[in-house]
Amino acid sequence: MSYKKIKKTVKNFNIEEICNSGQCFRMEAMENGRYRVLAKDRCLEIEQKGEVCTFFCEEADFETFWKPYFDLERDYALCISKIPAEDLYLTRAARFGSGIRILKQDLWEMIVSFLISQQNNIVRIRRCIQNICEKYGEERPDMYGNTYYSFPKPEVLAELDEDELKACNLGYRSKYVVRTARSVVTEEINLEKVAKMDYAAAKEELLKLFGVGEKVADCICLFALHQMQAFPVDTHIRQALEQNYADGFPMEQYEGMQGILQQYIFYYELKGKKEQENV
DNA sequence: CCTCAGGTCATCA
DNA sequence: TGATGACCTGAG
Repeated sequence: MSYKKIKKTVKNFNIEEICNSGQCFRMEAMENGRYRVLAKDRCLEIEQKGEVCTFFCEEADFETFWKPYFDLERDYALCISKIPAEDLYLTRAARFGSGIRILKQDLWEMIVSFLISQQNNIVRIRRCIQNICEKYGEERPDMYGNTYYSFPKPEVLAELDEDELKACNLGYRSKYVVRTARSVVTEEINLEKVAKMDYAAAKEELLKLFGVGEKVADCICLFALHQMQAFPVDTHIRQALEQNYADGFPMEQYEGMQGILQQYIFYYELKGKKEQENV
């Protein structure tokens, strides 16, 4: 398998933080220190040394797929600079996760991933998705000739029995995924149209899917549609806001970047607090 | 044996 | 509109 090394210097990019920020469930650290990313039917390896990242892929793939995927064109430092210094909590959270990027992932993949995410922990979410890919995805060779699996298309999952995905450890979420796959295949919900809608319209459409509620719809809007206004509120975020913003979070101050802040807060609550305890 | 994990749905007032 | 319980599963 031939491949190229594409070197880029990128600020506010930390592949480890991205990997651990809980928005992508098919990214992992390899033994040699590189990271492997599976997205849709693709596979990419990344190596990072300081601000220099090496992407192992074809030039055309990098420009059309991976550059938007990692949101490389956006100035995250500019976003962080809009946080007022008086807001100690947000300043700290943004500093802790300053290498996070909002990934632009595949719409169908995010729908399934966040259907599975509800009342679930990240380790098990990853395993569920890996199980589904291995069972229903297609085999592909990576750059060493080893096999990885693509994310199964809606047509494949729509054929299944409602409880069939319990075999992949989905539990009660199995019927959410299968019924949603059917809605997509019949174009009751047309994903190509959803992808072109604005935030409000896209969210309203996604909420029609069985198993998609407020929080999951916002995750899909943020991580697939790149709607930066989306601010998914889960248990961690709710708790963090209650603790640090008694008068309410000043959402209006951060027009068009709420989703980025949500990720800083989420990642800080998930990883930052533990790190403090260990010190 | 409990409780919890990136919630949502059905049901009832 | 808002509150309440059920729901798969496995790790701690």
